[in-house]
Amino acid sequence: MMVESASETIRTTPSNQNGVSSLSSQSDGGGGREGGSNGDTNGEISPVDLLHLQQQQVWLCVCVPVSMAMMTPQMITPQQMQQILSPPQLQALLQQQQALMLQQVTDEPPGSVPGLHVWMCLCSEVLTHTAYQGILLQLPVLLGLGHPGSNAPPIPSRSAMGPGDLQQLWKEVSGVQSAEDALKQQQTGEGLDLSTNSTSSSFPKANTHSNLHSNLHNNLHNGQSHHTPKRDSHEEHAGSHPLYGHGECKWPGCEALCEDMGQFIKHLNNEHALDDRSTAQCRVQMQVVQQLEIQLAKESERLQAMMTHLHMRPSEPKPFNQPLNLASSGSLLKRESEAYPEGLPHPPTSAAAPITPLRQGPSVISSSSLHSHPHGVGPIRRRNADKFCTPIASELAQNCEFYKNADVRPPFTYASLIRHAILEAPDRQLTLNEIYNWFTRMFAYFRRNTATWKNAVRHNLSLHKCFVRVENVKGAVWTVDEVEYQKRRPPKMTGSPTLVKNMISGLGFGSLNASYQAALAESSLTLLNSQGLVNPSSAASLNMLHGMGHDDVSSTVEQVNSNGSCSPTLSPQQYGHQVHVKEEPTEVQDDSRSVSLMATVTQNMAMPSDRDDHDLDDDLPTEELE
DNA sequence: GCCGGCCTAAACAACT
DNA sequence: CAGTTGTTTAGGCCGG
Repeated sequence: MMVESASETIRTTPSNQNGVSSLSSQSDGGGGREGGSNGDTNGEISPVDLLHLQQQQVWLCVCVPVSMAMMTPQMITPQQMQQILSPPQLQALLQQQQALMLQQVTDEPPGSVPGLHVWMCLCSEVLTHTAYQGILLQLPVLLGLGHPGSNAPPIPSRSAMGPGDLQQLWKEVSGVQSAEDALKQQQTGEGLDLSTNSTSSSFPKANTHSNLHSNLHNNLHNGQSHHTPKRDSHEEHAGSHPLYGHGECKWPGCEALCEDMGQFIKHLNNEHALDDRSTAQCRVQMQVVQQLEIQLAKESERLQAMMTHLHMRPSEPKPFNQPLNLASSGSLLKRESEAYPEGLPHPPTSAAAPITPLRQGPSVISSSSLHSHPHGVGPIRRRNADKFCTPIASELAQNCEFYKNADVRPPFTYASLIRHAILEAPDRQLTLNEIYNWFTRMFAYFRRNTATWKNAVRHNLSLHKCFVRVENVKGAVWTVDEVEYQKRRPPKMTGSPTLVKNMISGLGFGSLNASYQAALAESSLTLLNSQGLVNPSSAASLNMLHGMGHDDVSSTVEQVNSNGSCSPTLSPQQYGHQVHVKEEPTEVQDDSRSVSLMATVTQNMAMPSDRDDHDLDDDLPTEELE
């Protein structure tokens, strides 16, 4: 695969360069990418500049791992990055990037703060309801309240708060820092002056929640340091305490002056010991955080809508929520990474296609339009998938949230996705519309561009013999003929050492272009607290290493459990009303397979229940998502 | 270069 | 009549 990766690198470099050039062409106006964040951030800065800056920062951030991998940044495409890193890994990387971004921001002149603002927007961007969960855990950190697990400085009590209250609250509590404080922080390197007003005004589109934003920014003065590796590693360096800063106690409403850490500790133990009052303050703080979360979620939704709206303008600069085409363009499934050994780094999830930098036209983006080069980067080739034998169930289970929230093209073929959707259904049968809904529910990517992928879905259903149309009383449903499906994909992979080696080589980091990064940042935020970098080894990995190459867990399980006979999807009982079948289905029911599948799937994720499906069907009509 | 897999696009028919 | 569903064909890219 190394060789293959190299060839892909070469092959896709032009595309990547396209993407990069589009970025640099925009950012060069502001000083050029190499200028980093410092070169063009003085004075007034527009949202566009902010974005560019952020992109540049992101770019710079990724260069580090790239160099670690002894590779030239320019030679790594975003798609390759995705190949190399699994979403959890990307997520971890993003964490680093965010930290770096924040740190970079600290180097910017007071008042410029663009990076942070952009970052905040990214935070907001990803706060869809599904993403909400992930951010919750991070919120305290985001707000500068310390690590979730650490001693978060409590804030005075507020039972119910509006934005105005929040602002006041922040002033009272986390101490909206005075200019002097900010300056002090700047000097000490501990914080930065994210001058609230200038920051908010620099992003007028978001001023609907400027209060909150301002407050967030203010608190990020404190909190941003939590994101920096420096802070992580020196969290408790001498003289540092989450509740102590600039010579005073930061316990809400306290502000007692303490000359040194010793004095502070003493003060802390005396004044803020474990008593009813402190406990109550902590409770209040929890409520505060909760309120903020709610508020943040709301505002984020609004921001999302705003950005989506602004997104539609063709001439608009690249927004943050670019469709993240990790698997790339026509590459929906550039690599059916349907079976990463979970204990190993994910192989390239997709081959290379640049992230489509620009969204063409209005809300609906045709897949082809997503790519600077319509076919330049083909779809994931199945053979790649075969090579990696990535179980879609496993991958989805692990990165469920990622795909739900990130506008990432899933690295699976339509066929495998459809199959998975159907097998995931309680009866292992779905109507076309249910399949649509599954797609939109599971993948943010499919919430756009519906005409294209729906057509593709229908095309695949009709084309592949493995999909069997069954008419019952309720109408037509689609099922999977596993026999045909497996025929379609003869397992060739037999756990070759090369594969394993290649998998490990996936540890190498690639580079991301800015849009990719932005999207990554966007999506990763929701994942920051949801997954580990590397999943423990699993049956999938074992199977993988033992050459049980199948494209998903269910397949693997099937092999194990069905005594050699592939379990058919249909049973006479199940399809008693069947009137028409495109192709004769096998009539054996193998429940063990589905059970195993379910077990596998639910192992790592909350299995979307049937109820969820229906709910979603009700709440999330496909077209509504357009 | 050929072949097969995959994706996208489009045309068309049948059905609702 | 419009929209949905299903089928089919064509063209292109990519990997083997």
